Amino acid sequence: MSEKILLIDGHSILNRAYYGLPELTNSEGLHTNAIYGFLNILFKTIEEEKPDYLTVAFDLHAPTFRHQMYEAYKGTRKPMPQELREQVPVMKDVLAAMGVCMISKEGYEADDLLGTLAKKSEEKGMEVTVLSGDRDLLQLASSHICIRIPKTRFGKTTVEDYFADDVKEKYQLSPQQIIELKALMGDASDNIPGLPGVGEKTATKILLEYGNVENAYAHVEDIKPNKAKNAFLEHYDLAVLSKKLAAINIDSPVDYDWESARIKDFYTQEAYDFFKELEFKNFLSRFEDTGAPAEAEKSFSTVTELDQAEEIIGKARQKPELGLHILKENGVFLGMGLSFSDEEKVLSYCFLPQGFLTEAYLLEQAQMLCQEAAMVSSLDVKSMLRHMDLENHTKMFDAGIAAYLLNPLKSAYTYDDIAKEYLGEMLPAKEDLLGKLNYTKGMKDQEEQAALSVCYMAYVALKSREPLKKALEETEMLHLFTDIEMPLLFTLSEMEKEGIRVNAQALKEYGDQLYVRILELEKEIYQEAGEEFNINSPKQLGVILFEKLKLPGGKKTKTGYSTAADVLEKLAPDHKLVADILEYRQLAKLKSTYADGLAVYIGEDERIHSTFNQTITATGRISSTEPNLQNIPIRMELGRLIRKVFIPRDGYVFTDADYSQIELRVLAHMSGDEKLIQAYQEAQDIHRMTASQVFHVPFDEVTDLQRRNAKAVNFGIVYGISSFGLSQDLSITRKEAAQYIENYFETYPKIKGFLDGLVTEAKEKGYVTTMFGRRRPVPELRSSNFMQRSFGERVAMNSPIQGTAADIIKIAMIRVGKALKEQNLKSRLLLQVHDELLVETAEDETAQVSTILEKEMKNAARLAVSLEIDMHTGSNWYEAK
DNA sequence: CAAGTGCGG
DNA sequence: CTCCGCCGCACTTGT
Repeated sequence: MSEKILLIDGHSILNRAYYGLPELTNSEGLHTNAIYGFLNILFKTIEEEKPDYLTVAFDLHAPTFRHQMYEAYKGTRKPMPQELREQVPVMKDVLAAMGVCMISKEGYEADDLLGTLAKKSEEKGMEVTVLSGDRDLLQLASSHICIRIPKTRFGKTTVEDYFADDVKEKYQLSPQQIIELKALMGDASDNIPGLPGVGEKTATKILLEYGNVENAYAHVEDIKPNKAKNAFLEHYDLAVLSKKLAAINIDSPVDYDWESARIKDFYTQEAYDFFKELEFKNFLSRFEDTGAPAEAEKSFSTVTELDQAEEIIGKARQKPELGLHILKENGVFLGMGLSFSDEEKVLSYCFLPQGFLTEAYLLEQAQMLCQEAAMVSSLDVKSMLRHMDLENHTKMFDAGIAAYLLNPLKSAYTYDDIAKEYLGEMLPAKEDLLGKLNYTKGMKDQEEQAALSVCYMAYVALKSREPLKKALEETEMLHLFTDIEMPLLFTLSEMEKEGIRVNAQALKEYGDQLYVRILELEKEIYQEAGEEFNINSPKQLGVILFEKLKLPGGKKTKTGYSTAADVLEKLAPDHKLVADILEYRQLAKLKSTYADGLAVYIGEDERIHSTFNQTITATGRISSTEPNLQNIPIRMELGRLIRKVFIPRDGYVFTDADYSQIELRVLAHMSGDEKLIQAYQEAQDIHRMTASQVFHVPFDEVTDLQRRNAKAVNFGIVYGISSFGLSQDLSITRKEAAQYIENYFETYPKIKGFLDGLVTEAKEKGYVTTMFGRRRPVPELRSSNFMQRSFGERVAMNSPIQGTAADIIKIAMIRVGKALKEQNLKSRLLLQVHDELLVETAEDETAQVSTILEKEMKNAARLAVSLEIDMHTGSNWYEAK
């Protein structure tokens, strides 16, 4: 059997992969989608073809012989987007690390090198496969040379194979005639001219009749479509030139040694390191023994018998350090993972609640282990605390939070991700083990796999602690982790367990009242519109408003008309229908999300227990889910009324304290701008003060409009201002907005320098930091896309401010929680809403609670300006604001 | 599952 | 000139 060679058109395949795959970056922000796609196609082709030799050809930047023939020739020198260009050198490095033979030659394109090698290999009796995204290469096809063209459609890659016969079948032309075809019809991407008015159809017809360009010209008078005939007469020289440009040089002067192209083992240590850096998880699993760091022997077992469990837990009690995971899904306990080191081995167990091995027993043992061990690591300590009471904060290590601090942009911190990143181990993810099954179903149908997954969680928690801690030290975030995030976790856990009392009866009545009005509005709307339709469907609504009734508004979204409130508000004064729709929307929102939405979360204890997530946001804020209690209405009175259903337990009141403009105060401090600092020291009303200074009017003569504008500018500055955004906000021209901003920066001269400095820092380091060292990477700043880059700039300006404010209130929460306990108060922290804390306060403790809130919130950080709070008490959340 | 919309800071 | 201000979560429709 003859030997096989695989030849690859490097740039062409990279291009295909780049445009065929969604954007992909590693944690450093390096784009990797083209490299990923290239390797995917490479591996797939090699598996299918099993070639003996492999060579990848690349173009060089230097002009080629074609440029000398024809000035306007573009060839492959099309401009490449930055996101693709940065991947080319990395791709070459990766291939070099894999020991892949690469070739390029000044003055020649990759096509020419491929053509030359293809023909020479064919002469040596080899079977040749040429992989390219470019159909030009079809001219090389023969009975031994196959051109493979990968096509990406709907995310799936299919490959078309062309031997000479296939070319003929598809194009009715011989491979040779593909050159003629291109000469006649031209090629816009290479800037090869071709004949005007001659497309693929006509060109093919002419070639079928006359064979080639020269012969066609010899019979030019017979050429059928008159347009083509004239084009021939006028531009024959062009067609001849194009033919020369289109023809691949199959006799390029290359030094090539087939032996150096023989395929060796790709999976070298070097390649492994590259794949790891690029975070190509799928490919890493191709490395078997090579490269992977030596791993301690590990054993995983499932435990279902009580005596067995007692023995293992007894052994675990002797160990200084444990990995632990408690698996609950939908409130049902499914198992417990436990991991520890034992004589050079790592033992991991999954305990399943069966027979005598009960949930109660296992949770009790878990609590005991946590109290006794010197160190317990878990991927999610807070979820574990739901089932036990623990005091000592210092010996717990939350690997999920550590991983979050190290890269807050990830959407999840799963055991396989952490293992890959911090242990260099490729573990099967939950999805690999259970597919789409959840753990509840997995434990039923795939118990072994599900149990293994639980073992891995405990295992990774145990083993990743050291590397995570080291990474936190290196990034100077250990303090943030140890002194803020870890203690906060306990505070948040207590808040979740505490929950907040809700008057279900009142909530139901509120919803019923809304519904009465909703039905009224619905009727009126149908009448005004002249037909019934689904008001909740933006699509149907758009048709009614902008097509049937022909209201001005036009298109805005990619799918059709925008019916968003800011659009409808402009129409509402003139059209009762639109005004009614806006009211309907408002009520429907309140009913579905709040009245009905909250009701389902009220527990047996009359309380709602939200979940506070600590590892979600890019900036360091916490988020609240199931339900979200951080977006309860307040701005509109009707919505605000909902707060009356949030009530304290009997004998208690609510104390609510919120920071006054914490972000602007953080800005004043971080920028060090004396004028802004001074403004805060002098004035109670910072927006009026800003207006006075920006618009050069005395403080007492500031108009309401001026104050409102100044307020918008203050907000804008914090958000990473742009004249466009501000102009939208204030309904003014961009020019005016730009003027406001300029005035602002003149008034507070250090602000601009500070914000610019943040962007510069982000560009240099790749991330920005808060006052407490929290990091946020800003990979968008490397993008060649203007919008992406601008986004990166705004993020660089906003994140340190929002993040520092988040750090401060976290500190306050920890201290408030601690003070309540130390003073043996019954009062408890219930909610945090970004700059606000809500405390359920025993009636006889109101004075102490106020003192604690005031003291701990104001002193949470020492800034150049004071931190001020507004505080209220009330018998429900409405009255406490 | 994405898109549109709207609630909060 | 680019035409977006930042950070979230939940509900509804429609493919």
